[in-house]
Amino acid sequence: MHESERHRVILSAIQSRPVATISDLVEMTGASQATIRRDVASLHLQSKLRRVRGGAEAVNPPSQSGLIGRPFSVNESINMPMKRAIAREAVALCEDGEPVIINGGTTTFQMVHHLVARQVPVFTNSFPIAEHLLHHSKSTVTLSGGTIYREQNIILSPFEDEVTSHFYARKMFMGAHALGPQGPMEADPLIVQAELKFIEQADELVVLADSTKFQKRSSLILCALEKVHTVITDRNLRDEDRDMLEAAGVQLVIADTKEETNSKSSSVA
Amino acid sequence: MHESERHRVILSAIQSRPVATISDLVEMTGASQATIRRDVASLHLQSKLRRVRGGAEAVNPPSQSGLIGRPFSVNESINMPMKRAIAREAVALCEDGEPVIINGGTTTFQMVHHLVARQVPVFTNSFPIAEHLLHHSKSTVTLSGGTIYREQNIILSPFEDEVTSHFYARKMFMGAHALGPQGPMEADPLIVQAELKFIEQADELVVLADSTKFQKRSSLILCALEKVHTVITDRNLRDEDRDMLEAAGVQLVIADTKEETNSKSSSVA
DNA sequence: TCATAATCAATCATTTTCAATCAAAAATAT
DNA sequence: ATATTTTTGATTGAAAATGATTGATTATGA
Repeated sequence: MHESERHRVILSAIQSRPVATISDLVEMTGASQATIRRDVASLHLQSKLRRVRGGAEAVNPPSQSGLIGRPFSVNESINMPMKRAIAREAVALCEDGEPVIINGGTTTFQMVHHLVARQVPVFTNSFPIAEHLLHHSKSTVTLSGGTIYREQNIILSPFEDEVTSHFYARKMFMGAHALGPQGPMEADPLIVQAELKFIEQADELVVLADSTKFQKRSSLILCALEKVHTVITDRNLRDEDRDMLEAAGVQLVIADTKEETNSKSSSVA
Repeated sequence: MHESERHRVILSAIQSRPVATISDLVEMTGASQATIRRDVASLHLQSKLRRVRGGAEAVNPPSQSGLIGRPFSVNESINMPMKRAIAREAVALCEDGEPVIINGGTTTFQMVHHLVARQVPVFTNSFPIAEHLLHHSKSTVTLSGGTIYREQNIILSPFEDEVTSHFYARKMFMGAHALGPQGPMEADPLIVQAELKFIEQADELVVLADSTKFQKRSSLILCALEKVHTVITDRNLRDEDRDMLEAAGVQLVIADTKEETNSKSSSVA
């Protein structure tokens, strides 16, 4: 990866998180620590970012750009490393040039950090995802039409959307509020409406769900568990939940928070 | 392969990837490294691309110019006060709570500054307008679906958009590249396609065009001048152009660059 | 406080990229 | 057809970037 490209990735990374560590950036760019340090120092001199111990942060105070754009509240920051690891595995499933559908959500948003280093056409109903990719990548971004719901940060329309129905992708990525034997579940009817529109447009449904989602339950079942092609979760997955996925013939990918070896995915079905 | 042909290949290559290395271009063109370096240096001097270590990238790399959100190049900045004044008059035509359609463009973008203080539901195909309103206002924002065209900063789709066709507004605001007796004209077919989709969804077509637009001409006529309900321009409007608008039964609003009183509009027809 | 771990800065060897030069090839003009 | 100009390709040494290593500095926890 070349210098200008790394700089793009770095500037992208610090947009949506408090600080990006050197290790994070090393992982995203594939460059060495020394190079990343030089890059950060260089960008610091250009006032493109602020250099702090441990990594880099955005130069503008976080209170600036308001609530939208850096979506969702700060209490999520505990699960963030986990979500990021899961998102990393999700992007690892993408192939350059092959379009994907990404449903809006806190976990799927984390995919953008790894997508900026790639060339993957994205179709999404998430305004923050589109915004980030538009600013920090060169990928083609396609949006579904409709009204922007500020709280959920997604674009929704009561009408059939010809743009959506003409878009095809091999893979669709979505989060889930809960994941049980009945399938992925959501708490918000708006989210369900958005996801149902997308599911038909892709061959493989990939669900990003950290292990805590297996304990939760919600009132709205999105679809049968068998419809899910792949689930990406973390090491804390209980054996019984693993069995449940296996019984439903769901591919399983375990994301590791720390390691960066590429072969830590294990298929179960 | 000849020089001009190589240049085309090079310029094309940097559109579809973050950065094209010298080796990439050597492989594509079959020319030698030295030649490619000369080509890149030449194109760099013409500002057709940006030369970076290792290769070349597009002049407007996503993170660099930040052109998205602050749309369009700087040469427009001379007319900015004028455009702002015209945009102010446009927003003055809006009524709180009554939805409007705003087509993307440099002039219409200026409307956002006055819209943030209002409560006007907005339907637009402009990503920057949606972005700004989402961040700085509480208004409802609805987007048309489609792919985001970075250069024009608009969202476009080849398909009929149910979201668009279900949206109604009393007023639609649009810019124009030129304005003559034949009607508003555009230079970019993409803009025409976008505007035609919107025109049918509103009762009154409001065109924002500073007085210089009356001298220009373009190849693509958008619609008949009689279809235009209102034109907002500036004090430098020539009498003959005023007569032309009057003959077509177009309402005329003159924006003043300095004043801020709300009642300096004069209807002519 | 001390010990341990993490982060940083500096150095050096290696690799990659650049620029300058010159000869060959192609195009153009005489 | 010959000469002249322009363009191209290869070679070379210089410059820059990178990655690994080392030791110093700073943070963290016992």
